[in-house]
Amino acid sequence: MTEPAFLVLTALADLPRHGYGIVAEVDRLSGGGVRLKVGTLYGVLDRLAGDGLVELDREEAWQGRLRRYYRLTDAGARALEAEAARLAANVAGARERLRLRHQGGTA
Amino acid sequence: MTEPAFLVLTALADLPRHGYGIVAEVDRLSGGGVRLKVGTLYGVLDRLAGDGLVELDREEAWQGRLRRYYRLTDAGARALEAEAARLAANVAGARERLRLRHQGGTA
DNA sequence: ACCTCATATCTTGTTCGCCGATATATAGTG
DNA sequence: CACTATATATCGGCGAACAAGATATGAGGT
Repeated sequence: MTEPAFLVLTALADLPRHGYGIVAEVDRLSGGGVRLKVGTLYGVLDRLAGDGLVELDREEAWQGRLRRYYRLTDAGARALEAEAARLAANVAGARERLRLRHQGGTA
Repeated sequence: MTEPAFLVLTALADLPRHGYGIVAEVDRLSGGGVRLKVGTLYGVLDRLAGDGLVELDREEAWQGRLRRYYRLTDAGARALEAEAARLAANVAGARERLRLRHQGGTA
């Protein structure tokens, strides 16, 4: 799973959001570090929908503009958990080795 | 930073290794889940060397074959730590939101 | 009234990095 | 002597991210 896909799933984990809302949410939860581009978003969204990890929740008309809300599926939640576990293992591995470096490397 | 780059830095964190050794190490520390391809490795290695995150440690002749050992630089260690912190934040964010979903989503 | 801006979805072209395959070289094994 | 394993390196294809722009509408300023 790519990082943008991971962040989109995360943004949808608590409640359904529409495209612009997802972008804003990713911006927020990364502390402004990751600016998801709209060109990236819709490609990711299509792929995730194709894999059944997200699905269309509802469409709302709000001030004349259509808002298309997406929702995380149960499969999406499971995929997000699995990916989180994988990343956590990578992080733990890296930190473990960095500790070994400080012991043996600079000695 | 891409995931292969992260894994290469991790594999080099404790001690210098040569190309094949890096592949084998990534294989090991991912539990066999990630098979780093040689075609990927050298591209990643060149990029990391260009960024000053790894450097050539030494060249050894071993049973007639040349072994080129790479070493993590201090900048590389710092970059690996920073990336680990970033990933850890992503993981924490995802898990936090998944918890919120279990509270409000399926209720 | 009109023009611009913010919101919002979607498309298109370019770039970048991963992957699979291939090339080269040597030592050990059948 | 051919085949396999170790080892480094390159090339073409492909998929994904990115930047930018097209489209549409309501709000706000002049």
